[in-house]
Amino acid sequence: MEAALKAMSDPTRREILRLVQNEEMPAGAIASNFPVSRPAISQHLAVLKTAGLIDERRSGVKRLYRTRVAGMAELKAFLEMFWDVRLQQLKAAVEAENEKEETSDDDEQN
Amino acid sequence: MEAALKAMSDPTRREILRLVQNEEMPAGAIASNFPVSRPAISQHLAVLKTAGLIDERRSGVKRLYRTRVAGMAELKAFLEMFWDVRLQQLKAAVEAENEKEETSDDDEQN
DNA sequence: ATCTTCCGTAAGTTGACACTTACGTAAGTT
DNA sequence: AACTTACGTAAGTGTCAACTTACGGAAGAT
Repeated sequence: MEAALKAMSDPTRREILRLVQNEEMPAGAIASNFPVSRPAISQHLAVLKTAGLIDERRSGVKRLYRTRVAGMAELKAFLEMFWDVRLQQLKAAVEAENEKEETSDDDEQN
Repeated sequence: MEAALKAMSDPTRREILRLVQNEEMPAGAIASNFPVSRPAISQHLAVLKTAGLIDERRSGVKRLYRTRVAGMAELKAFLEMFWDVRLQQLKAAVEAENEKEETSDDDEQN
């Protein structure tokens, strides 16, 4: 997850993700969309793959890449949780208040 | 936006964001939650502030920090747009198909 | 078997970044 | 005015990450 967020923080990798979001693309075709060298893109692809954000499939001499939907979903879920922490903490604060006020209560179900 | 994503990619800064999400906290109190030095946290706070993810308010000798809701909302919106690109591109592809097939059509309303 | 295509990996360089220890400064205290 | 508190900023260091060129290796074509 850490890896996924770091991968997303690079603009080139974000652009790669958008490129391969709908269709499988060979590494060379991906690289041709960028001003940097082909090996540089190859390294970016490795980072994205390690982060679980893309899938790699070999077809003959080519290697086809495509966004890994599950990985994106996991990242999205993580961020949703992150945004929601505010609500969770508010809830926890309220519960703490209740415990302080009603000290005689002995129900411990959350 | 670029800055916000990069800021979020650091675990210490994410933890800071969670700390100040509900309540204003002075820099020192924030720093006391981490194993690194106080200046290090101060620098993280500067990064977060530049990224528009936190607000700073001076109260006497203290500086109070708190998550900037608008900044988080912008980041969230950006990511929502990012996830949705797939749908947008599919739509664009379909429209391109239509244009190729029905070349005699002259309605240009989207 | 050789050649070409398509691509990853190795090695080295440069710049960014997280961290440290000084130091500076502004606001309250005595 | 001197002192303390609560910080940010400067300067220096080590590490990591993005990039380059050079090389290697596997799959298909001749």
